[in-house]
Amino acid sequence: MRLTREHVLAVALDVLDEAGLDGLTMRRLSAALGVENGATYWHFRSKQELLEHMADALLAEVATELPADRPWDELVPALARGLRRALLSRRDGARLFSGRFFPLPNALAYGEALVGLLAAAGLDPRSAAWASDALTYYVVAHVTEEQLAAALPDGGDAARARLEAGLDPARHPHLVAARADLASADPDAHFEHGLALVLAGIRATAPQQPTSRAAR
Amino acid sequence: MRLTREHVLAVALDVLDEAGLDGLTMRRLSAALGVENGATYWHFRSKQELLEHMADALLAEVATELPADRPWDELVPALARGLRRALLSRRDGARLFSGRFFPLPNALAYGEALVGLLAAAGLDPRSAAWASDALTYYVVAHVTEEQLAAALPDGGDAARARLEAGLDPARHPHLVAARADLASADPDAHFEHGLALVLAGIRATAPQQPTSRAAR
DNA sequence: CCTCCTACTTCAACGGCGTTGAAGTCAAAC
DNA sequence: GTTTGACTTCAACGCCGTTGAAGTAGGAGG
Repeated sequence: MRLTREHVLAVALDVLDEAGLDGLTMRRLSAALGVENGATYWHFRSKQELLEHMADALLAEVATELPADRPWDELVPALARGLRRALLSRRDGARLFSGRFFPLPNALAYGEALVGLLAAAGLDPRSAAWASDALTYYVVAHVTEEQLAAALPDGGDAARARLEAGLDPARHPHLVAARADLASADPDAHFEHGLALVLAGIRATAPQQPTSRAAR
Repeated sequence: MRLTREHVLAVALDVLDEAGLDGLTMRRLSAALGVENGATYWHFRSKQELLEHMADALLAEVATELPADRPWDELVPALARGLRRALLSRRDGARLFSGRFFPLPNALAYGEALVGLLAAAGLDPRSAAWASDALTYYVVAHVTEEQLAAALPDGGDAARARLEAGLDPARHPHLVAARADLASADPDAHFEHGLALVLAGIRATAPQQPTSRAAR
């Protein structure tokens, strides 16, 4: 059976789950497809292009699963949570995004939805675009860290021990006081805390308008 | 002359500037050191370890150059700007950090300073740690994007054209309206906007306390 | 002065990587 | 039936991170 671009993409995402981003090589992907190495290159000009389309595939439903007719400060966090869910859906999903620029359909739909919501909140185009950036940065960076922690060997014991060894109570009193929350055991709460923080920041820079009840 | 760990580190940072993170290979570093490939491995067990120490080296003076006796909501943005400056000081400096965990001295000093300032602002240890994360995420992600844009071929013309081609005024009205600010020509203003946003968010989650004049 | 030991370096190799291009195959279109 | 273009194979290029055995040199101890 001949390959399809879609089939290659789907198998690539499965290989990502099995092998992680570092283990995803063109040869391994080709092997999973039951095909010689070169064949994959007929469907994707380069690994870079493949990765971009994989990233976009992750975003497939993020922008479309939003309820309607709710205030922006309910929909914006819903969109952020949807993005987090999408990134978490595959191993190393967040790292697929960092430092990558791909104006592909789903990524554009996500951006459009977010900037649109912020515009509806009364932000001018520039503020909406930049607030959208800040929020997206936060989500991607948080999930990157989250998945990094999840991928550590030993369940992270070695990394935790290394941190403890580096901490000096005399020089790092505050880090020591907060060390239980640095390597957080509750990623959901951690995420929500930062999300609320960024939202409060957006609210503070939005025009005064009588915000919905969700505002504090 | 024999190599020193410090000398290897210094030359590695120079190679980073010349070749970028992707072009920084152990062989190229060894060549720049005037030494065979294996010698470098005597000083750093692995490339991973080298990269961690390079990242920490970038942070050398971030936490120490803070003025004293100023309100937290002046010092926190100063620290964030210092981090940005440090990351910008070397090509791909921000990418050196993404998805890397290294409890080395300068990184710890930075974290301690930031969490300490937030604790002084009245945040409990958990909130301080998590707010610190959110702020650091923002700075690193922003500079990552900033350096990504700076490294594009054509000065980014091709990428801009690709974005324009992907944008459909009918489906992406808000992105089209904001497209001049998406690929921002003024990274400083862009950074400051997001920084103010995150700060406002921190202020909103901090206890009421009579904030300093800098608070709006 | 000589020996020895440790710190440091060389050298050669391993297996794997992304990418390329020429040559082959095979199904649909004419 | 032949042609054509989509698709695949195959072999190779020049890189990469890492390893380990063998060499060298320079200072410490005799």
